[in-house]
Amino acid sequence: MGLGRSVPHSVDLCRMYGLNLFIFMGRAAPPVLEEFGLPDAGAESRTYLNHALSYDQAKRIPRWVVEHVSQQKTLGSADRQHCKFKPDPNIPLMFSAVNEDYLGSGWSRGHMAPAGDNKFSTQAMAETFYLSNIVPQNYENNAGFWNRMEMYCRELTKRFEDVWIVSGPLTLPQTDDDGKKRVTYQVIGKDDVAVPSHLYKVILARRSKTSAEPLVLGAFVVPNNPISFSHQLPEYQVNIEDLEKMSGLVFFPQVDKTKDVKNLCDVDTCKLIGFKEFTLYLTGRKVQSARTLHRLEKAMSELRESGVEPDEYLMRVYKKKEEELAQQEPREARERKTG
DNA sequence: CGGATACTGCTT
DNA sequence: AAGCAGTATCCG
Repeated sequence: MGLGRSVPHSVDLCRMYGLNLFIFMGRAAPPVLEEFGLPDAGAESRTYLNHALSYDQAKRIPRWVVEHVSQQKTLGSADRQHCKFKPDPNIPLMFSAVNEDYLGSGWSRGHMAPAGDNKFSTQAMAETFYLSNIVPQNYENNAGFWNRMEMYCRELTKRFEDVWIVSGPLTLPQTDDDGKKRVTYQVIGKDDVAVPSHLYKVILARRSKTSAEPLVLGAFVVPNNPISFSHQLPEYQVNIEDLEKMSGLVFFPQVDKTKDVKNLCDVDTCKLIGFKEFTLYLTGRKVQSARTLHRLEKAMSELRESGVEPDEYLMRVYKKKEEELAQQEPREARERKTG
């Protein structure tokens, strides 16, 4: 009787008032609002061997990149010299940055999930070179302060079995001369890749799987500029809530940050390696990679000019490399003559 | 460790 | 001639 006529009638009412309820013959059907689909910003998150990220298709940079680091993962023979920056094959090319956007732009390609956290796996390291994991970063910041922050995170794995790190870019408001606040940022390349004003890192550390000790958390916001050795890491620490307001993200949502957590810089050092240590480390890397006696001696003379005294370890690798090259270079000279 | 650039040799 | 991959060299 009435049912047969009343159902189409209520459907008409739903349409008339734009209601999102559409029930017919007991089955849900798509409302007309979504008849042609909702706008699609791409995958909410993407997962790789040792990191996951959310990609901003408008800015051509990630919103956030999360990784898990343990001491084991930082050990191994994966080598960044055999890696190449390239567009992420999983992201449509029309929304992807390409190398040409960065080259000659005045900005370096800065990893969010670092290559050095993935020494355990050639594939995991190679995936960190996808441009979905890269933002335009100041050269000196990348090679200096940010690099030392990444070293500190790896050092944390000596004292904490598990470390989770979220890294990403920020485009923060600045107050202009007229007193008004604006968000402005440079864009580079034909794809208009956004240059962030700041970078953030959120570090969550767990002593061990069985430990009753609370989790340890620290959040840091660093300007995308050169930062000298006179600045210390705690200068850049922020409340996690403040960073969440800046970024629009909730970090580690399963953690009750008001109760279950201690401040990283209270529990651990939050101390980056200093100028002497850093210079010794870089010299050690250069000595080990030297291919000629000339480069070897140059690395050592640069160290001397910096005023840093070589330590025992550096002298040992230097002597070893010197013997190796002294053995090899005369032989090559002979081969050039006879060949 | 973090990066860039130049050169070679091969293919299209 | 232009483009690509791999190698070599360089800097902080």
